[in-house]
Amino acid sequence: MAIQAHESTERRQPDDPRERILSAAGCEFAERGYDAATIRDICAAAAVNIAAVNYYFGDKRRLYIESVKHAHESRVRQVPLPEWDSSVPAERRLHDFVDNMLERMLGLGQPPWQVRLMMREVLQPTEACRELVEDYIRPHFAVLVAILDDLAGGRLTQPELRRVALSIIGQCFLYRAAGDVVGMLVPADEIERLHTPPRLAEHVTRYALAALGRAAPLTGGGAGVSSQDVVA
Amino acid sequence: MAIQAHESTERRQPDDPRERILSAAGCEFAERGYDAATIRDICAAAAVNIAAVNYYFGDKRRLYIESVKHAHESRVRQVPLPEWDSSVPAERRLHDFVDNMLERMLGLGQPPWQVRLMMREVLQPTEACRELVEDYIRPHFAVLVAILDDLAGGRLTQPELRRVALSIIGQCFLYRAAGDVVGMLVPADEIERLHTPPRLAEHVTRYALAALGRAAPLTGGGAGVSSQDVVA
DNA sequence: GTTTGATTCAAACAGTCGATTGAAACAGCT
DNA sequence: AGCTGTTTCAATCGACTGTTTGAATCAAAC
Repeated sequence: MAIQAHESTERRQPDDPRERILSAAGCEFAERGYDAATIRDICAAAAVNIAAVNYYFGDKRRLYIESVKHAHESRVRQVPLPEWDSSVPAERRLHDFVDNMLERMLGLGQPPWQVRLMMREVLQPTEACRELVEDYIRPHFAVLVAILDDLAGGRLTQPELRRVALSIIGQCFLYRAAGDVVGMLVPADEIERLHTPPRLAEHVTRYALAALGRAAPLTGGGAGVSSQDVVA
Repeated sequence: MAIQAHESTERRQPDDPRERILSAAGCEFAERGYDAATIRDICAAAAVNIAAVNYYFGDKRRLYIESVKHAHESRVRQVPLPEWDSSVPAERRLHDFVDNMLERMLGLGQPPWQVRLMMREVLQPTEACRELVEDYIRPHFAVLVAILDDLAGGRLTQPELRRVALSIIGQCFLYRAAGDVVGMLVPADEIERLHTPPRLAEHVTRYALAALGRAAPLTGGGAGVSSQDVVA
């Protein structure tokens, strides 16, 4: 099982100016969005002259598109799709998948800029989005759908599986996209104790397994919501 | 049961210049975000001179905060919290709540600017967010938690209920916040048939009821995922 | 050393933006 | 009508932005 090998540091400064600009731009766009990120800031961070953007990329828009492309391509390269030994039960696979997704979205302080930039693009799609979907998102989606198909024992149609998959993704996505609001809604001590990737993964997985009849309902008929049994 | 009385038109042009600016600003901010929305465009749309923003609001930032405040206050005024007769089963209440949330987020062409602006604020919180949460979001959240508490028969703790509520909200939220990407992932005919508010409400509700042991699992033990039985 | 294309640079450009200003116009009151 | 506060206006300001420009510098090849 290959999961989340090693996250590269936020932004190593490449030698090549073009790469340096891409990296700096990725960070700025991830942090501030397209409109608020400025060429001057990007060039300062990349230690290049402002004309370099025109020279290497043509214009700001092109630079943005290339940054998004660079982000998902490097993610695909560095972080392969999760794979499991054939003996690993589907329950476990689902848990791992969800855990991995939550770690990526919420993990350790702050996700790398590539992930943050992709999230922005998902929320406000540009022409860069289609390729991001095909190159990065769809393969992950297919893995999740396959796991759910196993869990459902072939009893759900593809459309049904896709909707269940989207339900799972939606649950994880909320904490990332609206995390500040969640933080205002829920008591702080509860955020600290229960809103960590592992704990949320537990909940999201258990919710799914219960809904699919692969675990007892959340309300009982077993050890309760916090039980580790289903994934042990 | 009071649900979604009548949605006001997108933007009636008020008489009072201050109201006209607020309304125009709300639309612009909702459509383009804070950075890309300009005072000049707002003033043109409101048929006022550009100095009016300084006169009535002080600066752009203040105008934004007031727009968000105006949005949630008018929503609270116009669209009261859902209420049900005490004889209405919790299953039905949950379905209605989810349906209502999805209609608001995805409904008929395009939600009113107030909803769109609030969504933006949720995704990129400013100092306006806390009041939005307290005035608008929290009351709705409390309704949902209460419904879930009924469904769970008092067997889940408050933290557990809140997590289930967030799971439901996350599912609805995804279609709004990342609808374009969902549209790229899922076949077009499936989007058309199954990704309407009523159909999605059905799915989200059924998923929750199954997870809570208040309906058969999605995989069977009854009529299947598309059944209307649980809400009939 | 010369040539050629690539790369980098400082300065400049044109446009846009939020904010300001002093005056004009308006509205209400005496 | 005069006074006073409110509202609106056109012009302007200063800062910022993406983009361009012509020249200087660099690097590789001969």
